[in-house]
Amino acid sequence: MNPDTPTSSQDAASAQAAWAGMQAFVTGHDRRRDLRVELDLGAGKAELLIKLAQAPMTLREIAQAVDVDPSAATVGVDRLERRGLVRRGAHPDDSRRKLVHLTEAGLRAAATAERILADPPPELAVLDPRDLAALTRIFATLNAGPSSAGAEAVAEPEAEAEQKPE
Amino acid sequence: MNPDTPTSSQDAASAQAAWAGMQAFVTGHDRRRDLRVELDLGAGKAELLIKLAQAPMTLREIAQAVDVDPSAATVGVDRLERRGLVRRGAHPDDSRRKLVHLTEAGLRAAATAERILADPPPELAVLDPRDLAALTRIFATLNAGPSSAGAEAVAEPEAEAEQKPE
DNA sequence: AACAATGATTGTTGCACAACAACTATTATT
DNA sequence: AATAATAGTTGTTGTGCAACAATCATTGTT
Repeated sequence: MNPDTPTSSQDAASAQAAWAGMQAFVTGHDRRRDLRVELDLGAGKAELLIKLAQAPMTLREIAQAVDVDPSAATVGVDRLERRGLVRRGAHPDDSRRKLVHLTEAGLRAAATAERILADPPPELAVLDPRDLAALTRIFATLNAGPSSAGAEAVAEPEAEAEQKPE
Repeated sequence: MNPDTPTSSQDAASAQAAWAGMQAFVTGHDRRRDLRVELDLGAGKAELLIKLAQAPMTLREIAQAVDVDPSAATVGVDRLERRGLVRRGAHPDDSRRKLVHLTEAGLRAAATAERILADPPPELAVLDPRDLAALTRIFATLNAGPSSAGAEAVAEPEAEAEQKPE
């Protein structure tokens, strides 16, 4: 065996250590409390608003995006509508479908959610610039893979303890 | 200005990119679904079992760890007890206090939860070993800081939608 | 035109979860 | 000994959330 090539068990141990480290770091800087405090929204709803800021979605698309029964999507959108954050509109091509748009308040809430989620922990700001560059490059590689769904965060389907993606 | 030293705005942008990348990666490999499917537990309860596997905790300690009212901790422990995962025992020094221990089933559940959470995404296993080593080193640094609560994941206080970290 | 499928909604049922107030038992303090 | 504080629990109130079945309106298929 090539002595310069680590064994697969060494790879596995390194992968596990790296995963544990990044999980602890990201989980340790969870932003759900901030989302709750500033927006009175859970992560799931906040991420949905961010998604809707990009383009309106149908109820089916929303149900699929957050992986719930369509009736749950209907009720969830009802709650956002009562908050004045979204509105339902007609679909241009198909009268069965509705399109969910953000309101002005919803756009502002989505921008706040993005700001909260995008704000890096202070530890990153004081990291050695070479390490920071390495992180950025490595995660760009990891997120570009086909098994990675894409750079944007996905809304959680659960209500935890477990209930809400809130 | 020292041309070898990036400006603080460059630092901020790099920190933000790094943060977005790692958040997307960790969030994109969320293990809550697996925890739900295999253990019928949310992340919060699963992490509590992992914590209890290390040492029993009082109700107050549990309430503080998950940042809820003591009555909510009581009810949460009730639910775990009904599942046969924990039991309450007497405190050796103070009869006001109860100690929550894991049962055999609870220990097995905690081990399963740890296995689920510790399993790295396949993308990490095929990463360049130097990148993997860099990630491990950088996160060890990030997690060692005083602002970092420690390497182990912290149970989330919400029940999201938001309800349960499940 | 008739029938099948789709999209959204309503109603039902069930469950999880939280804070607050009040309570009892126990320990700490005076 | 009397009082204050702590620990855990119970009851109450409120909210969020989900799946399922059934329904109606609309579009797609035959």
